Amino acid sequence: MPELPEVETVLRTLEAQIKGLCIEEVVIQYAKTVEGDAQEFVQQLQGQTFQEFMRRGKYLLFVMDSVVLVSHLRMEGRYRLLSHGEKPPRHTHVIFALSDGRDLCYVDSRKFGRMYVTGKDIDLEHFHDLGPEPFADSFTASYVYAEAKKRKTALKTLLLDQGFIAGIGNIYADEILSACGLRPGRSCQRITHRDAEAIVQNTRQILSEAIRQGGTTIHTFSPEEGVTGLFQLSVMVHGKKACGRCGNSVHMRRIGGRSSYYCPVCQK
DNA sequence: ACACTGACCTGCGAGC
DNA sequence: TGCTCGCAGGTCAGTG
Repeated sequence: MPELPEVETVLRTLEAQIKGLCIEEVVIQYAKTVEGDAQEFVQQLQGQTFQEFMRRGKYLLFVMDSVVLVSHLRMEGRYRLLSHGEKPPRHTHVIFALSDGRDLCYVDSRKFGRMYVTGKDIDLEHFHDLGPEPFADSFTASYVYAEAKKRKTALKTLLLDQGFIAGIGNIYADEILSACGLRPGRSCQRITHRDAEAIVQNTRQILSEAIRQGGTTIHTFSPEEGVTGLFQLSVMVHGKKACGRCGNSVHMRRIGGRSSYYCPVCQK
């Protein structure tokens, strides 16, 4: 379940590994992974060099010479770099043969991830109608308060809305609300200025700590790539039986179609 | 216009 | 042991 910290970790890992390398060949093994025309995708990428590595929300953006390769990992997507002659792992859907002889494989057991090629003139601000980045200046308490007051949904649903804030997924939404002492099912309408301030501060604190620790999910990265995802040790409520703060039992209920974990003692 | 639901997929674990 | 079933969740299209 790659969320912002996992995507950021993937990006930094890949940047250190493949920046400046050229794509010599592209092989698509599962057509639906690539949006649009497969032939065109291949033609646009062959001969292009990885120049810059960017992220917007949960989207990876690989800036090449004359195009941008956009990739979304959805739930299980990951990249693996194979040394020359190594066999691609199971569920490999796209292979990029690189100029140093290695293969960059896109691996996705659930086939949910998507990628496409676009021009370099992309508008990052309005990219996929995403809201502000959590670390952007525009993500303020007054923004959170005003957006919450517009809606009739639960706070959890607000945090998961990529148009409100980009990059938060199910795990971090639960963790942020736990840190704020707010129940995921609490109505957006009941938000206070103090709550909004807590959401901004805890969102930034939790995401930056997760990035520092290399993300949460172990599935996304394999140990041989040197990235293990230590943030899973810092999880307080999501998927837990006992609250990491007070030790009382964690409750689970579905909010907006997603499993939501919270501590009824710590969260009001 | 907003809010909710189901589809997309496969692996895994629970229960029989 | 081996089967079925439900769940996992990011995004978007479709529905109310």
